[in-house]
Amino acid sequence: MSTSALALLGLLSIRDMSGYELSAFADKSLGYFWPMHRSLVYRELRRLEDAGHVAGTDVPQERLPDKRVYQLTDAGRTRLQEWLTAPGFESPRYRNEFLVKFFFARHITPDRLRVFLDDYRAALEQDLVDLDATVAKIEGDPDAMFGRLAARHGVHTRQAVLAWIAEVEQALDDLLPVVPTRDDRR
Amino acid sequence: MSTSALALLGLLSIRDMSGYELSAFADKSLGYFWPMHRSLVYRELRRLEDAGHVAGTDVPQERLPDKRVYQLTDAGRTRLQEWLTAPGFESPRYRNEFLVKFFFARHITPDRLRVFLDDYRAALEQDLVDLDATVAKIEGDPDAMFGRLAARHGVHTRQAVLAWIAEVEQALDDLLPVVPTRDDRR
DNA sequence: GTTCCCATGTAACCCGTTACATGATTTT
DNA sequence: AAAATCATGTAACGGGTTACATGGGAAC
Repeated sequence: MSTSALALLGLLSIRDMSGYELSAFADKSLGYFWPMHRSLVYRELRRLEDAGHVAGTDVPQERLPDKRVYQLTDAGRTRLQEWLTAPGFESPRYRNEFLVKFFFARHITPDRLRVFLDDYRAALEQDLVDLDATVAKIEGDPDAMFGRLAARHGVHTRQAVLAWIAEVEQALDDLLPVVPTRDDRR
Repeated sequence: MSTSALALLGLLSIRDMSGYELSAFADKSLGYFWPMHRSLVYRELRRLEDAGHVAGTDVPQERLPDKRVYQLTDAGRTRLQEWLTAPGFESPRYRNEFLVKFFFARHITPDRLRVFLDDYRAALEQDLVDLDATVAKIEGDPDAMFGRLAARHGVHTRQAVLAWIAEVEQALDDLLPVVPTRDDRR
């Protein structure tokens, strides 16, 4: 049983939702550390229903396509509980194409590398804006404590990478001092 | 063309290698931010050869299975260069099952949660040991500067997560002060 | 009044993972 | 002498991504 499926059980333990709602909800909560495409959500829901971990009910809607709303079954709740209390966890999966390019940076000109670093920093700063907004929105809600702390995880790591960028730029400066161009002096 | 394939071109720009060697080399270099299973390496090498980006030569060996050693072709070197100089990069993919469980921690007892945090910390500390060893081994080698800095990326993020754990434990202490048990007082 | 966005989903592809194979060498 | 490790790979499965479909409402 995949982590994505178990994550869906977790979300359904909060409230009943349709696939679309689950996907949207996941985007704004688990999205930073467990992204799930809508397609995956739908497929896993089908499987979870086949396995009896969730029960779906078709709900007709006016002006909107009919939807299928899912709720946890007792079996599903039990399975969720098993997973959460079982010790251990898979080691984090991390893939960073930026770092792969960076690793081979001797094939890149220094100025291009600095642009890469700037782009990377910009992406991180955007992440931080989003994460801070998430944290702020649930500040003070005691029910959301773990969600807020999970977002704080993202904040910590992004800030660490910003510090890393500074370290890299320092190393580059030491190696290849920036010579002022005519434009810079103007 | 997948990032893994391009990463292999990058590794082959260092020196000619067989699939097995590439896999071992990748494990100790790109492994922290772009893991590649051996199987994947072999399949991508086949494709790269079909596409003319690498050329393979069978090398018979005594007491060891024959191997196929690959070298970059001109086309491959060009493709690598294109990739490295093209602006932009895919956004980092991050999946952390620990955080998913943590997100649903209201279903876990506080003591179990503390065990989870301890396990997470232990894994991070092991990462740091490995990363520090990597950094130390190539310290001072100017050719390995980017590799060293990439490893430093890992160091920064792991340390940030350790700081996060401390923040979480503080939050838990504030919420549910640990009551000393008979054993603790003994 | 086109064009974009919302709300709902299905289908196909492919990268990444896990399992399988094999014979020599080293370790217990 | 059995078991683990090394050095080389192939094959199959499945989770995750991308592409496709649809019809109403909102925006420009």
